[in-house]
Amino acid sequence: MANIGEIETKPAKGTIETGRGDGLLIISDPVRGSAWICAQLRQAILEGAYAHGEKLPAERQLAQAYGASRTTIRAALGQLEQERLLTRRVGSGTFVNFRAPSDAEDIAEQTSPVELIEVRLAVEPHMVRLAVLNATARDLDRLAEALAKMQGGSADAEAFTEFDEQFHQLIAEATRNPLMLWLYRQINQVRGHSQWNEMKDKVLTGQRIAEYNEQHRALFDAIRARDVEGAVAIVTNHLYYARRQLLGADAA
Amino acid sequence: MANIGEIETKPAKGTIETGRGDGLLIISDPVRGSAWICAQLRQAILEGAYAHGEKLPAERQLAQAYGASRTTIRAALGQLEQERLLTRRVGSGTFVNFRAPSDAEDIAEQTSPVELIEVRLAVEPHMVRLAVLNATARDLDRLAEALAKMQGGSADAEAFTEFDEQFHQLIAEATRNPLMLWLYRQINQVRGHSQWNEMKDKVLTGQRIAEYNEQHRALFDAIRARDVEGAVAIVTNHLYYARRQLLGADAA
DNA sequence: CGGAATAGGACCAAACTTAGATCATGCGCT
DNA sequence: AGCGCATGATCTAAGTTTGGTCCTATTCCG
Repeated sequence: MANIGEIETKPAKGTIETGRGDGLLIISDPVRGSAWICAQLRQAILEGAYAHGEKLPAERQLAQAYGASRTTIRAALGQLEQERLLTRRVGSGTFVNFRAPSDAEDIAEQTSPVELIEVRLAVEPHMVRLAVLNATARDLDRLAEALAKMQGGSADAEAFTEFDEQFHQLIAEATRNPLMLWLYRQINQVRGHSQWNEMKDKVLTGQRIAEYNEQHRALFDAIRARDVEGAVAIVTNHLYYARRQLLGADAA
Repeated sequence: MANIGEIETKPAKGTIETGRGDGLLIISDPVRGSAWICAQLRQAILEGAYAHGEKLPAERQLAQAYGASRTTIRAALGQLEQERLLTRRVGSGTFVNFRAPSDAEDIAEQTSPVELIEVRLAVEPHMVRLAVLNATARDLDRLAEALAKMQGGSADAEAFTEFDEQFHQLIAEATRNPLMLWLYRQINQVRGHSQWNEMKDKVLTGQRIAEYNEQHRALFDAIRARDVEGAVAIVTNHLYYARRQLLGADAA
């Protein structure tokens, strides 16, 4: 909770030191104005100084705190509102609309298993398409290896989940698209923290593990055969299948 | 020039300190001149001492700080402006137009514009599908508002890019899926750092901006009409269209 | 000498800031 | 429900800052 009295005007931005040894040093007052105030508030929000949904001081109070006019404050707040970092409600106040991605655990806690599947349903079909088009022989080898381990390994839910994550991540790697891989790693991270884990044992019976393995096998065959639409169809069905069972488990 | 008047005869190696209480302090080498000042500022910018978009001190302040006339400062700034390192706006100030590569995230540097489009092509169609299914009336209002601003606003590449990002992020919000929103924010962040920015002006001609606006309009109409497949088709074409132009620009 | 760079102004128009007043809305209290 | 108060939204008028432009004098250097 940032109190009005202690709004900090950090001078850090003003010190500029050239790397050269000739001793030039400029210390300048940060240029104050709506842009500067906007930057200050943005940083505070992004750093998590304000919690999501927390109310900011009123405009008239901010104006006094920053020693600026209300118009200037409103310009800064308006900018932040456009950036969708703030929400303003007449009669109520100005509220933070940004959840600090503290550990990525936050986002995991807010995400239900079904929502996770929805996101995977968005990403993975096209991801598989890219993988089919761009996979190298080495990618295929690694996929085959993972698949062999998956089928040869134990059939408990824990081990299967791990293999499953690895398998899909290998597909992400096979896209040869660094952003795609990064994105899927993020999703996988959420997956690890998701409440999914708590219902895993209920959903992942031995029979279903076998079914999933079959689907993985089919997916791999399609990728190796460079069958784009076949692979896409398999992964889509794979995820719909998983979602259906999740909804079933929800209902149960 | 009152304080520096004594450096007429160049001191061999000594530095002269000109201190002022009103905000600027400079310890400067007596070797001045527009070229030297220009080099100093260029180095500061390239080193990332000023963030992208940050406001430089006003010309009159710089003149005082460097102990030079405004004419000289303007010569230096003019050079940097020609180098596209600065942007100047009457009534506002002089702003840095260079994104230091140091503060860019690894992933953003490794990602080409085409790869970015590929990822968006993976995420956005299903994202739109979810948005159509889950958007609240309030979401639609906000989309309409953004759209109106986009069409009423100026048609330069910079403004359009900003509105475009906001528009797609609003769609992400409309999915009511926190993970989806988080994911899209990550993508948007990469988008800001991508080399896309460097070819933006080349790709985003006035006519194409108008075309994109039309597509946005059509997309919004489909979402409002809850036309799932129509909306998905529009966004898919929208992205394929963008990718085609990107590849064209690459070839050119 | 003559040209180039710099210094030091004056003035302009655009953009921003200030300081108000007034309005509309939402919240809490009675 | 009604009332009072706090809050954001909007508008106005005047003042301030800022880059853009033009001018003249001075300094430096070949």
